[in-house]
Amino acid sequence: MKLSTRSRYGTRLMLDMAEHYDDGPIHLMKIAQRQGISVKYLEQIIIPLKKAQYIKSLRGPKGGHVLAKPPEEITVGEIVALLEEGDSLVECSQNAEVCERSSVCPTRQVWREAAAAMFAKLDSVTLADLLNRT
Amino acid sequence: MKLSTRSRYGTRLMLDMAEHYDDGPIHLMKIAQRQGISVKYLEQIIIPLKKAQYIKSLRGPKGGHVLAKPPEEITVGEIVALLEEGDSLVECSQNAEVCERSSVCPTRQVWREAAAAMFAKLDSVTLADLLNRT
DNA sequence: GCTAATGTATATAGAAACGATATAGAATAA
DNA sequence: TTATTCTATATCGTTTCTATATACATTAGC
Repeated sequence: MKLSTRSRYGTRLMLDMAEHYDDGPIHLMKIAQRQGISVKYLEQIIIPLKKAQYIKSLRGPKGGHVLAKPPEEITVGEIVALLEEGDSLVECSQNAEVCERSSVCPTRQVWREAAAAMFAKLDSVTLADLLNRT
Repeated sequence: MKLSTRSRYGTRLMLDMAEHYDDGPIHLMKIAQRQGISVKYLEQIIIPLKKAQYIKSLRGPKGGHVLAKPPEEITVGEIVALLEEGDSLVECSQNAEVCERSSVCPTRQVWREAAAAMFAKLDSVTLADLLNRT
């Protein structure tokens, strides 16, 4: 039930970009160095973030990546839900059909409530909030 | 970030035992059949639950397993924390030394808050509550 | 005491996910 | 045109997950 490095690294990636929001396009290489994460791995993690339009990219010399929205408008919950593929703790929350017991399972509801509590907290924190904390 | 089958099966195991709390020692085999889970796998999952004194067992003929406490006194949060090895979402919540950035990491605090919100919900639900819901 | 019924312990193993790296290609500013 | 940067795919070793198998220990009931 631990968070994967995908969402943890992804959040740090986004936070690093938020920190340099006004500096124009940033090289992934720079972020990788600052955060101590492999560039190659970040290149994978950034893909869904770009698809979901959280990040815009420019190729070529002077290229790089920029947040598509100001840090105030991006929550940690969004990032985690994106990179963990959904905001649930169990598969059957989203797809009831993966388990025949879904309709009568008393535990299923608890997992949904727990996930909701968790994401309510995560959704209440923006990248800007995180920056202000430091 | 999904819950493992350990905590999910473990919770169903405990709930099944709660349901038959007054029937004396229950065979794992029975629970396995009712819940559609392999006996051998349940035998593994039950070990930490016994060590943590949630379950008492009797060997030999007429043996079986019983809850060591009434269902009102066992929360889902306890079971999950036990079987997921801790009530945190990231390793560094418990052991700061696994990451040199722990002391200054702005995301670490968020993961702690999210885990706290999640377990507050899980801790508020007892096995008895779950039984009453059905 | 024996014996059958039950739980206990340990080892093994296939499958899937995780974490990371490598290679080749496409776009573009200068 | 070229150097720089992002993009797309493939690969790969490790770990964790899930499950099964085998051998052993305990004990109620005869």
